[in-house]
Amino acid sequence: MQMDERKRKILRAIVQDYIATAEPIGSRTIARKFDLGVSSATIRNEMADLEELGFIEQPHTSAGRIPSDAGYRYFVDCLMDPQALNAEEIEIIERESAKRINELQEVITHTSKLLSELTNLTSLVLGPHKGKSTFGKMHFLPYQPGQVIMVIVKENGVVENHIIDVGENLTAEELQHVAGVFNQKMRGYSISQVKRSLLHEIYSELSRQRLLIDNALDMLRAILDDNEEKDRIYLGGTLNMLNQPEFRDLGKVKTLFKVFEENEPLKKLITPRQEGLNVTIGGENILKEFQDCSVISATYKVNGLTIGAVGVLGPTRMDYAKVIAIVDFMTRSLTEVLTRRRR
Amino acid sequence: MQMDERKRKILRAIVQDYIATAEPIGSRTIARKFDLGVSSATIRNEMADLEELGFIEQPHTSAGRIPSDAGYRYFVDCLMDPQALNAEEIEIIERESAKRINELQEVITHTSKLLSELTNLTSLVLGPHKGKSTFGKMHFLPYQPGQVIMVIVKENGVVENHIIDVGENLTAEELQHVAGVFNQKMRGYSISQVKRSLLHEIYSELSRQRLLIDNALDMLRAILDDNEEKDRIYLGGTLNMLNQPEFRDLGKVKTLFKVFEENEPLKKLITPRQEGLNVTIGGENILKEFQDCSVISATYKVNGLTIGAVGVLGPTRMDYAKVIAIVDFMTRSLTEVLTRRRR
DNA sequence: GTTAGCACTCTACCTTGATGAGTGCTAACA
DNA sequence: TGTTAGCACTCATCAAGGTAGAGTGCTAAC
Repeated sequence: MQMDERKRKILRAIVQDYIATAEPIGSRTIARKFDLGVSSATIRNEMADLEELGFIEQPHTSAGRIPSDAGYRYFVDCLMDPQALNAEEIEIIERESAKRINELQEVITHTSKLLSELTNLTSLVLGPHKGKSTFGKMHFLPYQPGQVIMVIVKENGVVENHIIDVGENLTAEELQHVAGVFNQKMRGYSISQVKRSLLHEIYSELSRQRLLIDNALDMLRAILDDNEEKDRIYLGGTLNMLNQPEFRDLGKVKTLFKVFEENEPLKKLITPRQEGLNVTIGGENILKEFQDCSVISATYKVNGLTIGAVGVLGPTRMDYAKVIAIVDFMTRSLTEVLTRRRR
Repeated sequence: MQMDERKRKILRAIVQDYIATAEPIGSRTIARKFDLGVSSATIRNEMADLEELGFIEQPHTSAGRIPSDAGYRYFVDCLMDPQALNAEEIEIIERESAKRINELQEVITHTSKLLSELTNLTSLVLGPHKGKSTFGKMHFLPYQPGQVIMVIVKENGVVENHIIDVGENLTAEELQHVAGVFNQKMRGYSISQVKRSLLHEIYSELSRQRLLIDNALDMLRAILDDNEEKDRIYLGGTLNMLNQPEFRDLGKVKTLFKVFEENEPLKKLITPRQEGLNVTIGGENILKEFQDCSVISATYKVNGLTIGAVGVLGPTRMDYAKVIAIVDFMTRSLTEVLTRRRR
């Protein structure tokens, strides 16, 4: 059996109606609502075919049909009219991205908020890789007696500051000397690459400032450790899920929100399988908690380099055309904002 | 009508049973479960009195009784046996607080997590006041060509770093000079206190580095601005609320979680009306969203100075004795950890 | 190939009745 | 005078039964 134009029209009608109403739709209703020029009986026959093809299914014998995962997939790939954002939406996004926000984190939380507001769904933003955290440069600044501010510039440009204890009162010269040795020996190394031999060198050159070095190394271990990655994911509009009829059941809400509290699964969810825009529908998701959900995600770039991803999570029954348009526009906007910022 | 010993015993029984089961309890069940030495009929009469006194109420005619807000209040004030933590709980808290965590924020998120885990309720932690954000000291460090790292030490000891643009390539001496002037003129001032006259002084002394100064002042405005206050509140264990039978209704969950997304109401909720431990029961809460909830909160100190508060939010039907003990212990532990840290 | 008609199916919803927990009241008891 | 047993009454909950409505598949006619 093959798909023909009429079958396509009917499938499109079913998907669109179900997206709008969340109710199964029957042949009679289709005939009434959509002007297909054929009677409900004909539609009924076609629907039987569509069911055999696996594109629609019946929740129970005498309910209407709803799209299956495969039906949504066919809809997204072949039936959907690409949609443009309306003027209002474009204006909102442009107004937001016109704000010159300096902190990367703020750009990301803004993006996340905007995405969830525009789609009425949950947004996910994967912040930029911190890159391989390798040592760039270190400075010491005076703080309290017995403590100094250690400023670390990583090779990727990220700057952090931390306060560490130093035993005796060191002079500015001694501090500068210590920093100098670190800067000379460690540049370009990640903490795991710091070999014992290197440590030996540092210790032997700076035997007097043992406490300072120990504390500094401890701190470096914490800073350069790769599990900084942990807070790279940002969530927005989780409450929107509660408005979706598919989450009227408290049990589902609980499992959903439990996953929201963890980072790893969400990261998996949003990390796209390929550059550009990805649509993952229902059971295509690996996580069983999200088998009733779809994810639209896309990568964003800085200076032509893919560094992160944004996405929208919603029930399988979501307005794909619209959400895809929004996610697409947002990634472009984000790419632009970030590129401008890092000029 | 007066409370007598028997009425007190019965009220205590009702409150304790309701806390444990979340079901209304009737006279017969009380007579069976609690050995009060009188028959159910007598208890029935006493319960009629307790209802008249406003301490208990009936959800509907033939259900048992449940405590009213006033009943809980009387229980907390007069009937409750003060409870100590069990060994396991103490050990968990002590183990956690033994970890020497340097970042203040981490101490707070840890506290929040611990509180919600021990109580199975939602925890609220109000981070320390940043204090009046006044300028302490400034340093410049080299970064990229045309950019420098500006390190700001506020008078309260908080250190921040930001990258700012500087026009031409300035020498280290020039940078140091600029920082020197700032440090000399601005120490102890909040940004709103920086008068035009002071700005004039700075500009006239540093006329050559106009771009640097403009950018630095912009950044200072952002850093020292008081609305930093906004992210002072930390929430933990919000999901625990979903396990409470009183939140089996999705509508309630929605309004609750909506409030969780805002900061101001939560701050109001947790800010104690007086030093030390506070118990706010049901309708005593100002926020209508929390009229079915109680809050146990307490202030914590650093070096004898009250700087923040921790609290637990749960349904009115919560185990007051236990939660109070936990909150009390946690604030002491937190006070100790923070004092040790800032020694 | 399309359509009208019909028997059939199944859910959602309402009604009904039984059950059980709980109450208030009264009268008897110590 | 306080306590208790007994009884009639109330009300929520739950299961059983019945109905309406939406939808289907099949058949026969167009």
